[in-house]
Amino acid sequence: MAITPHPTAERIHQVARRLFVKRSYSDVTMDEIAVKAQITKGALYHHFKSKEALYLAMMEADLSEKQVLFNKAVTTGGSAQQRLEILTRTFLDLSVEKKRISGLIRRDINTISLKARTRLLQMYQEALPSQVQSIIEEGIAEGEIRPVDARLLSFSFISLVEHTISQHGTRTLKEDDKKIQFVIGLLFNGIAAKK
Amino acid sequence: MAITPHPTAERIHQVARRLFVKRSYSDVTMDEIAVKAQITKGALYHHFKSKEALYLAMMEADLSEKQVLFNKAVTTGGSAQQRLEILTRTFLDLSVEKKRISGLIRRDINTISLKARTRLLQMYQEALPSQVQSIIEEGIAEGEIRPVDARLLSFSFISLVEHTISQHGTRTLKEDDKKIQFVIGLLFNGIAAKK
DNA sequence: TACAATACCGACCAGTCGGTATGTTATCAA
DNA sequence: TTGATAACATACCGACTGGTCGGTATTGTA
Repeated sequence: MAITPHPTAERIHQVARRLFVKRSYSDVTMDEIAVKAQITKGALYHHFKSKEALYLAMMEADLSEKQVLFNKAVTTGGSAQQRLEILTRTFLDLSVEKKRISGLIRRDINTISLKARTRLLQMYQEALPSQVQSIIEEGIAEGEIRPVDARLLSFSFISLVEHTISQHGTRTLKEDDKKIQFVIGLLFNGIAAKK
Repeated sequence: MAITPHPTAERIHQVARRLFVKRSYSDVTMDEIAVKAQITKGALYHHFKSKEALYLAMMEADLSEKQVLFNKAVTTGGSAQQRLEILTRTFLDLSVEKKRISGLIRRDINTISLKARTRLLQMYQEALPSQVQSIIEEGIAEGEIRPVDARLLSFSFISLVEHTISQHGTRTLKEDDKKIQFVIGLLFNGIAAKK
């Protein structure tokens, strides 16, 4: 399933991703996915047994991909700050859709079934927050970062980064370098004027 | 409309708010709103000409209330940091629902019509971001805050605060005081260890 | 009391959506 | 060549949803 799942299933994933990023789970219809993927509903339901199964498969494919990708940044040497910069850059280098997809979880989490929800949150946790968290924890251990709740901070940092890719963020900070600078600068030094 | 709009309309607002906070715009049905508000669909449509009109009215009532509320914090004297603390506390003192409601805008913004969207964003802007922004700008002018993009930062700060009221945030920081300390500390001083 | 406006009821409608039943065609091993 | 299976297509179903409409109850007022 992970390696060359199926050309059609792959295309369905792409289409679904594009649509789910733009509109909420309930607002995206299976008919539209089928049409945009240039297949019929029968074919669509041949590959995925339900709408939720499709949503989940798409998300899981994306998250496991991200986990691998981000893990490279985490296991690189260097200071915590340097590694967070690399991680952020890796994230910002993704396509617009792939950048936005992770944010969907918060949006749609109440729509899907409890089982799917638990599973999805766990995958998300492993793909993003826990990787940021481990960098922060090591930074604290090294004395680079002052003792804070690493878990909470990792979520805060992620929501900060996710915000810079929003309309408002992109309008102000056009280049990725500026975004990284803004987000890392805020995280490490805050905004207080130096005395 | 602002003062005692109508007992029934008021009750509808309450019910709608509770439901819209939990589930997305499309997932909340007019039938359910009617049942929960203990009226019929006919009565519901007597008070609001459409689902979108109801959503909009509810949001606008909430945002204009918030604008007034937060404005008090802004016009208080004191340093930028003190005023941001007060503003944050004012926000955290709200009921769970009222705290969450502002975040809905980002979630549902693509669901509603363009006209409603523009209007809603403008009201949100005036109620929250622009008030934070003006505090930051004055802080910069006073030399308390180093020169940054006040607009972008205000959005970042809001998403930070909104994050502390999420499940993850509340699990770690139980008391509001801790939340304020976390969020303001991060904003002003960052996480870097003091040299 | 008369009359009109407001508030409310509940049956109904047209359209939509996830999902299914039932086919038809392509693929490929034996 | 055959026949089983995967990969699609088509037609359809039933539950649900936003919205409508004719009518009734209640309230304000002249």
